[in-house]
Amino acid sequence: MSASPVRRPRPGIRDVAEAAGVSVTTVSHALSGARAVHASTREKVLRAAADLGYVADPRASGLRRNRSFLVGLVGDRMVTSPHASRMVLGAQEAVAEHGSLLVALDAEDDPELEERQIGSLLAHRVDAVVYARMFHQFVEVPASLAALPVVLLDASSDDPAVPSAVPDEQAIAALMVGHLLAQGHRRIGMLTTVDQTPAAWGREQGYVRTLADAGIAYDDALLLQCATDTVAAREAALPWLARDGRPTAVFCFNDQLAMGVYQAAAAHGLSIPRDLSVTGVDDLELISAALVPGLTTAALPHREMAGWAVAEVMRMLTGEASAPGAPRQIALPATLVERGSVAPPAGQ
Amino acid sequence: MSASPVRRPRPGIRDVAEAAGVSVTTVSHALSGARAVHASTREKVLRAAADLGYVADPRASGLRRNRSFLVGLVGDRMVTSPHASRMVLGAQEAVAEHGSLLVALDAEDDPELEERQIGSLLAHRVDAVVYARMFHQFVEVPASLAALPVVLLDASSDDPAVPSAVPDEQAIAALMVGHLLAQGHRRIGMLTTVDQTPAAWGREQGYVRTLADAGIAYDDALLLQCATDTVAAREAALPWLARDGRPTAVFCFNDQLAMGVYQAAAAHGLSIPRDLSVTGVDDLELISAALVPGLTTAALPHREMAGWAVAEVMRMLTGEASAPGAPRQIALPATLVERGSVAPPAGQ
DNA sequence: GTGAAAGCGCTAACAT
DNA sequence: ATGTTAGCGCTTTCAC
Repeated sequence: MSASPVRRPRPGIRDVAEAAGVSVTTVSHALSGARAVHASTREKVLRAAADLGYVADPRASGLRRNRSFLVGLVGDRMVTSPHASRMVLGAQEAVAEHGSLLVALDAEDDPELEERQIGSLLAHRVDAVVYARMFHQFVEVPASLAALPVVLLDASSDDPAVPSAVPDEQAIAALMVGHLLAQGHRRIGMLTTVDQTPAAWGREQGYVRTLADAGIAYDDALLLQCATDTVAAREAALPWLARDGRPTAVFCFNDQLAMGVYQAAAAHGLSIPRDLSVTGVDDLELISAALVPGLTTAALPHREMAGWAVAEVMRMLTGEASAPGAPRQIALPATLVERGSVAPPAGQ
Repeated sequence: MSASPVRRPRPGIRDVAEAAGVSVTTVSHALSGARAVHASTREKVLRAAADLGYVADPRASGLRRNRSFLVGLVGDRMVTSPHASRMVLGAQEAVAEHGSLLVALDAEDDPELEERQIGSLLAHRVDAVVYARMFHQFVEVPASLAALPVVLLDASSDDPAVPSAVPDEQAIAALMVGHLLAQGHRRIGMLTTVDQTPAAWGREQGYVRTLADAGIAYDDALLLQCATDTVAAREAALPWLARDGRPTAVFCFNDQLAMGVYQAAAAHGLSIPRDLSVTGVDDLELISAALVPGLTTAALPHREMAGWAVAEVMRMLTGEASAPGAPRQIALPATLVERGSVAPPAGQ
């Protein structure tokens, strides 16, 4: 009664050829479109292939065409960082569209491990590599990757020949600070990181410029730096929020720092958003949706950045020219995610 | 002056053979150990291979041996979930030890996407698959994976023939409740999830049993359920912590729920750990290290589970027998991570 | 202990 | 428009 338990080997191109009554060459071309095939023949081939559930063996095809249909994604904390997830998803999706497979490796912040992983990717003859960082920063492409198409993700290189996809840091600041301005805030503080990265520079610059554009003079006392974790943010914000001319709203570098500001505000009996408006960046739901009230923040275009990076690296691989004048470096905009941490200032 | 810019093609086995003055057959055997090779010959071959930086092309070798040197890791939220990261790392590491490459795919909780991804893995002829869930739960192995060695990770099957690696849920409860008991607590509550999964059952059962073993009668009012997010935990804990016979310590199902308990405690002016001790499970540093005080929690053996799963699936692949009597299903213990959220009860 | 040659499943000349 | 065949880079008979 039951189906035969025999494990049938996967059908090969010969099985399809036989079933369709043509040569393997014709099957190959009918499926790849590499040369013209009579419509009726193609029809037969496609049907036979579908019936048999034929899928070309990438090892054989790759051996011949010198491809692996594998795209590597290497990064410092590609998997462990919450920021990473959407990048991996975006890359995964884009790679799948090309019929390839994404191999995402997490180097855990260990340069030696990273070098070994690049070695694995090379050993497996990956077609291309997307080289990512968890926070927008400057990097050099490892020499070991010199032979492959490489695109940077959430990272910039001083070599303009290396394509890269990053968030538009200035626009992030403009988005969040603009949102606070629109609510009527004038004393808007920024809690930023001490890290010297394009992410920090860009957001700080955007903060200053957006205020200036609104006719608000820069006030040194409203820009505060701390290490990039919640504990440091809380400690930095504690005295800051106790001062007389304290800000009525704080634009935080990221959600983790915003959480520290929540804690400091609570310690002072300040109610968010009544007494203090707070914004984050990143939209880590584990934090932004869990805080009370929910944190208004910016969702970074991680998914889109990764999609673009993969598309670009595939263009390099296939030698296909990008649209004339298309930039090789792209800065994508973030999206405002409103929850409940922003309201007009108390005085209004 | 500078090195030639010519892109030298990767050396093949013939290059090694030529350099070593032997046949390709001998090179192959010297490198694989598949048959005896004179020591001095092997020496020559190894040196030549190393000099040339030769690494066998997995496509060619795999084509011949019907392997791909690819191991798939599929899961509902393999990348997006913070729980996942350590599993991916453990799997990555273990797979690398076998000279293979881990292909981790995130199905984003979408069964259709998952099926497509399994299709990709099959198309690329992965050697084996680790099928994972983010929370320990029951699953059926997808029929599409029937032809491959499959091991479950953080999931159980009713089919005892399918090997699986899970956390020891009862032991987690024993660890955390035992820790609270050791501090002198007697009225220990549990805030658990409404989800019906082995993770929930096991921890609840472990909670009840550990209390019973300590001679404490089960009190229905001390076991509270809510949805698995911080907001729900806060709302559930709010009235619970206002009651007269409120617990002096709460064992939470995970860190997210613990965060909700922190919020509810703060709303009631209860100080942690002075008025209330709290423990979590998962050790999501984004939360556990960020809360004030730091959250005492359990680190799940994700990394070890993944390592075991990969080792097991490779054993299946190579047909190597596991140690006689070695279990095909394994439950690994968690580790206590002490921060600052536990202290003796106030009355002490 | 070593080598020659067939063949893994495809693709792409080179036929016709 | 279609077919024959060489060969991608390995592993593994088979022969010595």
